[in-house]
Amino acid sequence: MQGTNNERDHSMNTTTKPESTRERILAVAESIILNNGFSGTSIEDIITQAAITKGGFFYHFNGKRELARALVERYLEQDNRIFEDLFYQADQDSDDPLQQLLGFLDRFADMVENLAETHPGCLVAGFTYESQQLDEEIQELIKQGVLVWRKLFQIRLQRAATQYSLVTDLPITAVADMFTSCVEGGIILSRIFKNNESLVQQVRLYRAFLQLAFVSRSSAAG
Amino acid sequence: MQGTNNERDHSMNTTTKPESTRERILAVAESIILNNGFSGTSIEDIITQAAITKGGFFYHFNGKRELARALVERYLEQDNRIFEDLFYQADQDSDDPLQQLLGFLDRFADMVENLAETHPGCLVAGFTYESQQLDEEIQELIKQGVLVWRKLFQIRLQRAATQYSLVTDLPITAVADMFTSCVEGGIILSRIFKNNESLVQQVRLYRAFLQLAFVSRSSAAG
DNA sequence: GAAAAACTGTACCTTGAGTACAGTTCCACT
DNA sequence: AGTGGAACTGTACTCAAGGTACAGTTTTTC
Repeated sequence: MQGTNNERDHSMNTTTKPESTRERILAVAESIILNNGFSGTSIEDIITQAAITKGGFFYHFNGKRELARALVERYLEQDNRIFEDLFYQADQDSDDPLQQLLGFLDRFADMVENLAETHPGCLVAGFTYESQQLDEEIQELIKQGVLVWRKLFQIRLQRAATQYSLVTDLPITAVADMFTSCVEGGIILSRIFKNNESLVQQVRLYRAFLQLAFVSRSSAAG
Repeated sequence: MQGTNNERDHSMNTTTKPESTRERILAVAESIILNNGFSGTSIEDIITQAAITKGGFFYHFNGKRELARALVERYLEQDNRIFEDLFYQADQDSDDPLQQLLGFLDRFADMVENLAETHPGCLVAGFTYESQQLDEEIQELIKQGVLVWRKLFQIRLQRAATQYSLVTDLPITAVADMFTSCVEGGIILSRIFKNNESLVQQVRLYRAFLQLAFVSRSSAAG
């Protein structure tokens, strides 16, 4: 499973506070790239905002390609950490698998609603619209990342389907992907309208859909 | 309303076949930009594929900015034409406003399903992830474009709501936006998985949601 | 206190994006 | 049957950015 990298160390250690520069570069780069696109972001932009020199940048990354790869990895790890955390919280509230899903979505929507600024955007979506600029390896990373999100939901949807009837002919993987879809779509709307409301609403609409689509076995009708 | 520019002429005439070069530039540019991003697409790329010289390009567009603006306008016009056409077709089948909506979604999903290649992507979404590279005017164009899509659905959802009960507390504008959201999200998934299935499924899931959310007035329960 | 890591600073090369404009061809109109 | 304008071509210039190279400096670690 992704998202658990505590025991692993890619040339880093958590005893002191290493990587602060590398991490700062990544954070700054992600922020700029989400607003300007990958090609629209120059290394110059990044090192200026990260308060580092070009030499320093190339000490950490062997060029823009490697930066992109590191950004995707970091993004997916952070994302999975958030999802696992929210699911962990939701699991405390109820033993019902459907309620756990709904609880997760409630927390996720609340989290977005309480953001001080507009949601920064999703690196995966941004890179998808510049896929030709990135190498195969990164596209594969992104694909695997989205499949992890699918699996995260698929497992829980299947669990819910043991207790409730799912009234749709569409595959459960599509229902799982609908979370990603609503979030990506909601982010785009939120960025266009410059507030988080749209994203929050789309997540809550997905929640509403699940609530409607899962009916108790007794009242199930094909 | 958008999409009707037949009577107007920005220095062009439909008697001969003018603008073929301009149109070719726009078509080629859109195609490249959807894969490489706006910043990732050079004028050189465009003129090479459009079989024109740099001078020829600058004869038609006063630079990359103006190209971007023309692309968004063209994209929104094309899109609205398709939507209006599909809604017109769906309106022939039924007088029930909900069935008309569902019919539209069926046709839209079928249309995507029958595409020979993966859906090319949405310019609006692509530009949203490079918004800082574009001027305010284009961002406003995009916003207005999305609002047109919203209105297109909002009107029909409200019409349906007169005959059925809509079982959600969320605003009808959000339910209208959910179409855009599902399509944008679906496109991203389809691009990542390199097939149209995901987009088709997301549109059909939106259809399923509407079908579940609109219940006949007799069986309505707060 | 020596060595390795984590940088800074500078200088340079190359590509290509974007701009500008002068010149050329094509065609419509009279 | 030639003039005027639209639709280009060709060329040339500028400047930013990506990337390279490397020598020197500071900071950390053993």
